[in-house]
Amino acid sequence: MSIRADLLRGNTDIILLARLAKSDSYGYEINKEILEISDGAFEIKEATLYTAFRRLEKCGYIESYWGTEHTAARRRYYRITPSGRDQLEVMIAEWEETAKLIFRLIKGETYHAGTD
Amino acid sequence: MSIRADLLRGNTDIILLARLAKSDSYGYEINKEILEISDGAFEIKEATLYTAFRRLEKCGYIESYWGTEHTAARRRYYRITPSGRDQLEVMIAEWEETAKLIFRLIKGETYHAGTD
DNA sequence: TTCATATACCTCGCCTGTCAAGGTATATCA
DNA sequence: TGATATACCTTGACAGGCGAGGTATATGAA
Repeated sequence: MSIRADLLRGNTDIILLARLAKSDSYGYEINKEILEISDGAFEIKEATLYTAFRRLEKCGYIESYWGTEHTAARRRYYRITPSGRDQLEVMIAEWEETAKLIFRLIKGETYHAGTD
Repeated sequence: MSIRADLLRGNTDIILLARLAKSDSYGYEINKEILEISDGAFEIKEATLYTAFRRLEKCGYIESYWGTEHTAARRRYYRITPSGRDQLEVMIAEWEETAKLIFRLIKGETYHAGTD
């Protein structure tokens, strides 16, 4: 099942921060990873991705630097900042709250996904 | 915790359809219900609400009729259509898939909310 | 009577995130 | 020489959310 953009909207930032919390990475790689993890269901389009990087950098949640590897094309790496880690925690708590609420609203019960 | 608009974006329609699947209702009432269920964390703003009703009606997922009660202000009731029920099922499946995916992306594990 | 409040509906225009479409540049391999 | 993969970026259009503004009626208090 392919996932509608609107359902992902507002989740781009948290996904990127969560990924960068594990290790520094660059746009092209992150994009491929997400596609793979989601079995092709979800893709952050390039325009969206780079817009998000700019936004996060402007907020001070991430920093960037150019890779020095001798690769086909230069890579711009992103690093999460301490402030970004704090923000990520807030966003995760917020997301969990939201997911529970939506589930309650649409199912009238508590969410028990992952038990399948 | 108050919920950001972007996290709800794309969820307005499913929430309204799910509510109408239980019984006919009208905007003002639905809005109050949602506020209550979410403990004030989430509110579909009026402009958003009526825009959504128009959109859903245009898609043939809901129908409307004027209430005949003698109340302060007239009520416009909404009724879910068979097509709307079908669509709701699709949306719920889609939402569950999306929630699982996001959880996997941000936590690197399966979502087990509701077990707290 | 007059005014505030609650009920209940609606629209306009701005804001913001997504993304199609377009662009640049380099290394590799046929 | 050209195709393909890697890797970055920007512009403009689009769509949903929503602040601000509007309408109208019933009720109860001043």
